[in-house]
Amino acid sequence: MDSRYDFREIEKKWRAEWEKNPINKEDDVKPKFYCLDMFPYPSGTGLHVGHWRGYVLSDVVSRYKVLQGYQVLHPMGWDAFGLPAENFAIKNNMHPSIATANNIANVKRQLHEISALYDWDKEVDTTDPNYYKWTQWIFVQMFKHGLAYEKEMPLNWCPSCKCVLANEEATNGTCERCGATVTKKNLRQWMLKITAYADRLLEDLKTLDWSDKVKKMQSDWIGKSYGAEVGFKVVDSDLTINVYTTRPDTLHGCTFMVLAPEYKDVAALTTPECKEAVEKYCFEASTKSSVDRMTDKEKTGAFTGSYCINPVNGKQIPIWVADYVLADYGTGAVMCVPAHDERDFAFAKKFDLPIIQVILPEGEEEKELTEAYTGDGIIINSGDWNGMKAFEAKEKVPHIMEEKGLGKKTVNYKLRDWVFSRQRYWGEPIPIVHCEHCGAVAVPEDQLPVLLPQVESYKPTDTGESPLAHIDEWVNTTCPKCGRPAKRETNTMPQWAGSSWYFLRYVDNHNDKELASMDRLKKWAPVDLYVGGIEHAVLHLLYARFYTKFLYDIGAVPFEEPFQRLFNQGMITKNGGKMSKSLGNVVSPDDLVQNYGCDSLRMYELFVGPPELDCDWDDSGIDGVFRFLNRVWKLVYNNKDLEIAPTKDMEYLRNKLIFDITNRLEALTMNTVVSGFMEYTNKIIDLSKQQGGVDKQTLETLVVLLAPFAPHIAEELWKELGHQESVFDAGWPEADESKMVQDTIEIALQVSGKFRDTMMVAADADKETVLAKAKEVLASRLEGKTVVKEIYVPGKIVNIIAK
RNA sequence: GCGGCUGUGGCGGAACUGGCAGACGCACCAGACUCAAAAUCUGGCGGUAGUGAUACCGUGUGGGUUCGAGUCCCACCAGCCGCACCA
Repeated sequence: MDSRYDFREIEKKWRAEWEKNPINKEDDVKPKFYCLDMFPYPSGTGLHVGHWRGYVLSDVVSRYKVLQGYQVLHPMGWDAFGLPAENFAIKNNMHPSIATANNIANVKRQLHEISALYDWDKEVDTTDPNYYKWTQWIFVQMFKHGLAYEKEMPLNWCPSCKCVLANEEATNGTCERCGATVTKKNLRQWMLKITAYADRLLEDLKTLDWSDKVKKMQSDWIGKSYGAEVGFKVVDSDLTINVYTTRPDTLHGCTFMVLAPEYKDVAALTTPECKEAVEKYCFEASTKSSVDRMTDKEKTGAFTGSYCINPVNGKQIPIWVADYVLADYGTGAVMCVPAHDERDFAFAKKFDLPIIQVILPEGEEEKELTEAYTGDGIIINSGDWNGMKAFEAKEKVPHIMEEKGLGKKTVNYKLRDWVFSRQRYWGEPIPIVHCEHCGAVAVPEDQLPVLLPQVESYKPTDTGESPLAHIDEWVNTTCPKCGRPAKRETNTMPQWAGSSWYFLRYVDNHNDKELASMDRLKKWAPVDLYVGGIEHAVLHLLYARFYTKFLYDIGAVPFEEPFQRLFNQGMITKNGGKMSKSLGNVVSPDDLVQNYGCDSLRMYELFVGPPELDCDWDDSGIDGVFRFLNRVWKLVYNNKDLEIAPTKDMEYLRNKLIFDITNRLEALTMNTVVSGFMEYTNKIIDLSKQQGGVDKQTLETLVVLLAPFAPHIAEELWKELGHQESVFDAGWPEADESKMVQDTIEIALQVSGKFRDTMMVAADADKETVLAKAKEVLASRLEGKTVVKEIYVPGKIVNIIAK
């Protein structure tokens, strides 16, 4: 090799070499480390520099772990079912599997250019029948355990994707995938009872090494609240209305009741005089879009003509219907305390209903309220509850109610069951057969997978019927239970199905007896570090946790939480916008690899900014990293044959380098790792000029530390330094802290808090000596003043307060 | 509306538990090398005043705590993100 840094030659050479002799092999003597990237959807656009950011980060950690002596599992695969492939197929009249295969080939080529440690033997593809066999198997287990069930109800329907959406996919009333406004449609759908796991999904968040942000997003989404259920008897009727409230302390202030328009007893509760108005109101509410219903703050409603009795004071209160009450949260009925709830206050003002204050802020007089008061205070106007502290009463009242048989303590969740079927072609068929006599029957496990049939038209319909429904020879089958004619379920699973458990399959991807063997799972899983974008915080990450907990419960996996540590890398934008084909602002890594090399791009991806924050892409900065690698090349190349003993100063730099790089790498503050490399390399070069060269140990340390980041150049320089084996066999160096102390240190000098000068002192100098020297240095500034106070922070600063 | 994050030169960003703000890099300027250019190397690079050493100002705004604040506390402003009538 010549003295020029020929990255093309070097990278080509080592990529080929590593493919022949992988640097990371399974070796059970070593501890394990499972480092996982969120697997990509193999899109036609390919990968952009934003994808690389996460992949490079996880690869750096993987290589670091190899150097530390771990056996590392760092796999890659394809989340390949889903709408884009299907839409592409419809447009180009080709089968989605072909488009998918093409895209996988292209993305795989790009991934090779990162030179990540991926072990391609472990590859998984969610559209492979050998894979989705187990996606279906899990569904069958859920069905058998009563966690998969059918239900007809109004669902979020995306008119553009032409399929139903899960609640998690329809936040803000828009489709998570395409942004279209979601409408409601009454359909029979398969549901997964994720709510059965609500409490565990919430509680176990505490055990995870995830960012507070994602944990909070999940716990808010699960939305646990504590309160009471209270029964209100309806006047002149056998009916009782149960309400859920988190503020039972305000019960005496309840002056009316509101039901959701969909509440089951609305018709029965409506008097003949009010019938017309209530029916009209309920009809209007049903046609209102879910967005309007969520965002219209202006209150509307209708009086049913009926009254019920407040159980704590016997007062009769009117029953209204209003669409600000949600049918599927709590009981669908709300006790209204206008004095202490903003929504109830607005409603009472609008319809002129009585407002009774029952909580008085401490130290205030009772006066007419201009807005609802929701804080703590003293209870008033509440019979024998008077004088209690409101927030204490909140805890006590449910027990009082329970003793009197008027209600009970209860909890509620915002989380809803998961709408699991989709009316599209390119997904896993739901392995269920509908039989007139036996109902819904699971396809026997030995008949899995239920293969996705070839179909002439993949086109979705507007009716909520799956394209599969038209393939009679596929739909018509026999009931596995009774053998009579039956029909297959024609809906497919959502794209989340395959991604909810893929991390389990990597550890044992060729297993045809089980989704993964217990031994392999125990060896590798759970994932030690999971790297991906934050956009899946309440989607994939919640679903995967749910799946894992279920599989744990049925004894299929030996742990409850799939991802111990989660790292969410920030998005890379271009000119402030998300990179997308339609905006034409996609920056492909391909040209950059061509012009600067993989190593430069890897380091630049990390250098652009703090990895957890979004950042805007700018090509020009890569020059700096490229120049740095050239400097390293030259430094090592020019000094490798010199016989120089390590000097004290160089030993200091070398050990500080190890110390800083290791700490920053552990903290995943990768941008500061790169700047640290530059800083120390500059210092080493300067020192080398002063002392006429660099010792070999320092060069070797630099090269080994650099290996996870710029593996090709490191491997090449390692060879140049005379080693036969790979740099990844070198072991990660440890800093010798005894070498990191200096004889003399620089102290900053302040006069009255203002920085004035610096001075060098012996590192072990005592306070008196330092202060005496400081006053000497600052003599001219202290002239004519009296010293009031002297402060010395050892090793850092002297501050002399003088007047 | 509620909750969270962020705010530092022309730009991306450093600054660990309060202790020399602007590390490192980009861009820019000057010099060396060169017939010339590129590459490379050397130096400069927050603002204002001054020939100058130097002085004063400076981390979104206003206040506070402290010998000392980018860092801690209070109030506010701006931007981004999440949730959004969850009783």
